[in-house]
Amino acid sequence: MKKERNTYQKTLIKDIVLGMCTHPSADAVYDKVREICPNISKATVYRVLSDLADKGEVYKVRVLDGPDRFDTTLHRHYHVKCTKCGKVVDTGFVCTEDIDEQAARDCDFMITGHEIIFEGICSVCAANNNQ
Amino acid sequence: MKKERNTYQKTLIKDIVLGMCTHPSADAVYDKVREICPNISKATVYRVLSDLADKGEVYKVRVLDGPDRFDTTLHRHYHVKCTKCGKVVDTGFVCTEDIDEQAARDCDFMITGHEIIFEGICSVCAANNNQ
DNA sequence: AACCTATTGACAAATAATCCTTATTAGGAT
DNA sequence: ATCCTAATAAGGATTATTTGTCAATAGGTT
Repeated sequence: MKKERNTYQKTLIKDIVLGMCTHPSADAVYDKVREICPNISKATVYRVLSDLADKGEVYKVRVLDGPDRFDTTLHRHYHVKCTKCGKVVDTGFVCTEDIDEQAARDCDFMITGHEIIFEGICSVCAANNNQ
Repeated sequence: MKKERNTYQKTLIKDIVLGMCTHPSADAVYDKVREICPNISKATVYRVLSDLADKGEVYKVRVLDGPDRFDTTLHRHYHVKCTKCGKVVDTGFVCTEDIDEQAARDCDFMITGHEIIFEGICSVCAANNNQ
């Protein structure tokens, strides 16, 4: 039986990702972590983030284009991604219908879930649309 | 003035992708094309598929994990992906509500669209679930 | 303090997609 | 039919993201 260890790196990565509210990518977390622990390995950051997601302490947000993001809001919600700058933010959209059940009709799958990703232009990019 | 040329490679790739009904990835199309034209470049396949998608002759299906797929069904519809084998098939799900409008509330984005990807287990993988 | 082994760091490799350079070629003009 | 040239293709290199390998390190238990 494996006994998990509390390492300096794990604690550091966890503290940092929970302190970021920008839906950072693993690479963004890596950059931030390196400010404190410069010789940490990128693989460690990916591994620890993945473990945190498996344990449900952070939520891995998969977006259509670009790297996965990490979210510290754990309740079910959906995201918009700016197609210009790549910024990801939460939406207030709540899915009222049981769309999984609807999708399962006429379809030879046992549907286990879904992801909805909205796309748009954020206000910053909309203001700079002349560039 | 740009004049598009009808090359052997373009015609071949287009014919092959339109003849596949399995939502192939660019790489799967590449493999199939190479059976006929063995020394075609992967870059050519990616470029031609991308051009076809831009022209609206095929539809690029972005899935959450793994490579983009290409679909020859052009009307708006959604997909399920098998989380075991990666197979992508169409669903009959129709989005009746204006979810873009709902998501735009309380959110500083101009929302331009969305993607919904269902996930599940296909019947083949369900039958082999002992492995 | 010694020991066991989970975890790390360093780097290689897998994956997906695109870019660059050079040679070739389609299609219009002569 | 031949020529011209911008468009295109081949082939390899490159980028970006993520995962795998393995010797070295360090948590935590005894």
